Amino acid sequence: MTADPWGAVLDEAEKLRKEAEAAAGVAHFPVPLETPPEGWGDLAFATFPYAKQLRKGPDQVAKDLVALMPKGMLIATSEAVGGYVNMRLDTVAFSRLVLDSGLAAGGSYGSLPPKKVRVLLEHTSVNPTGPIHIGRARNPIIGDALARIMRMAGYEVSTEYLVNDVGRQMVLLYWGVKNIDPKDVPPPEKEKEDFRLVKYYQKANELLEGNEELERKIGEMILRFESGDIALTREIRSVAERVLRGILESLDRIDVHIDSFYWESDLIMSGSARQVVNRLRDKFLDEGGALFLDLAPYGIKGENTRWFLTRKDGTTLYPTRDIAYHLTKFDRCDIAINVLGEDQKLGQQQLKVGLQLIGAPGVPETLFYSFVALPEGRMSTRSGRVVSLDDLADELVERAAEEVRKRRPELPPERVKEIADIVGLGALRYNIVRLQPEKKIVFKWEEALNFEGNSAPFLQYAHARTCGILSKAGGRGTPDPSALTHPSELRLVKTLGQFPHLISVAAESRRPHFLASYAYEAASHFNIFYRDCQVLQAEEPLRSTRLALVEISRTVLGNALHCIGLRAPAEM
RNA sequence: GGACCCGUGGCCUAGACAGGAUAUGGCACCGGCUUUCUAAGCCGGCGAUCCCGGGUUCGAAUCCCGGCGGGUCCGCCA
Repeated sequence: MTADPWGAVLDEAEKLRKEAEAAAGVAHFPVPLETPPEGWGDLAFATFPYAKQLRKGPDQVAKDLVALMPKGMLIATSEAVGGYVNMRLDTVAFSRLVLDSGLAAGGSYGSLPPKKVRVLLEHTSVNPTGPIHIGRARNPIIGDALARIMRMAGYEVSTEYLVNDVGRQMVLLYWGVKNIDPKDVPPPEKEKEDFRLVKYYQKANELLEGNEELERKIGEMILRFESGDIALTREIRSVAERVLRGILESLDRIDVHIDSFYWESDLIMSGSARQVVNRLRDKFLDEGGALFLDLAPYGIKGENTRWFLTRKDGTTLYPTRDIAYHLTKFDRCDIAINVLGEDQKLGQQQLKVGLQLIGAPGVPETLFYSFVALPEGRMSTRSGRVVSLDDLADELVERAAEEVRKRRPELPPERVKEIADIVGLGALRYNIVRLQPEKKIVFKWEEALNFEGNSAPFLQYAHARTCGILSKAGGRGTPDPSALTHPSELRLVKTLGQFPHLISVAAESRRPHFLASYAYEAASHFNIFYRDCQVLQAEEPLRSTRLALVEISRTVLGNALHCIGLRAPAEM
């Protein structure tokens, strides 16, 4: 038994290949193991790379290697086909391994052993000036999924939100809240602090247009604030807190919970930003009091490669505070990961240079995502051209409720609401987490509201089906792996056996969308099994064996859904 | 001017980092499947110059070079 059946298969395949290579007197080639097309076996590798060295045709090499390849515990046979070695699993041995592993692990199947590696994962960190919109919502959705996946892979993960309560945008918001008459701002779209306060921010931006006196006033406040005026900092921070509360409510609704918050203003008040300046001062150039470094020698290119640490008045700039912030991270973790919009790429490069110059113990890993735009262009809080996370969530839940009512007219309204929440909010997350982060998304309502095919409800429905069978099943006997012979059940066994391996791959590569693809495949294979293989009416020992497969399917689908941030309903 | 990312059927998308067998799915469209564990399902059909042009290679969606198109960035903002 093992925590990772597919990993065991891969290890054995490598071992058998090496043994065949050694027997043939061939140097090892790291030809990747691949999955051959359906019907050609379970694992394969190409022999073209060997052909040249051996001065033989690839097909002959494949035949030679096959002839010399021993039989394994899990891999029963291999055959040479047109320059490939195709290996086939011993289906009974592999089914036994998957059943044993899955049943022994129970609900924790897929969880890998603890690694004793602390990960500090910074995500979201949106400016608290207004409601979070779907352009930025990609950040918590990807970040939280990565946190969940890495936890399942055995890492000690803590998530953190850097609250940018410093800077012009915050001062402007504060000024607006303090000075604009409530009668002069339009009513908020929702009764939430973030929606209420953003109106003052937008109005303040509007008033600032061409208003030099206000411009000057704001400038003064920024200076006071950033020079460490504690009273002002507290006031601004309290406004930021009010907006943040609204943002966190939105995040809570989609099951994103952040472990800790770091307030940027603390870096000023504690003097840690100042210390960064002192430690870097002699490496930087001074221009009228402003410290800067030319980053051109560090491989950074562009119109202007000068990177400023301080203003000429001596106040620190954001990158300086970010260095200070990251220094605190390495006291608290072994791996720091930042999930950021692609607009932060240069900034992160600069940050890494800064951290190296100051002798930091490490640099953060970065996971960048492209923005979600509307068909009419980029979203902007300042202009109000946004679709808020809350709007999208409301719409999806409402649509999901219609669907549930249509399909399950007998359900009481409370139950409809519960399922609609699970489905609608799941759709929100799935539509983002399933895509490669680096691809930009143009948000379209008709696509977001689709509940069929490759969609959240598809995955959740498969899970609900497993629960439906299990709730009707009663007990079961001991499973017998040799009872499993139908191609659809063998395919399901293989997919279920790959789950722990997928957790590992998605965690190590920091690619949450791998797990979304896997979850879809697992759901799809379960649905095919469901069509082809009757469970409850089957004869023993097939019934008990299939029932065990359904149990493991429920765990795999439930855990896979959990990892990408979707809830797994028992009925829909 | 420069840097980074993206470009796959009408639309969306996997595969690209580790080059390999007839390029993965979904939406839409057409046609089928429910006396049997929930049809948000399943099966079949239609549909692709993998942006373009060179190069490397036995072999390129994948690697390299050059274009084109889109996104992002190059502030004593954050």
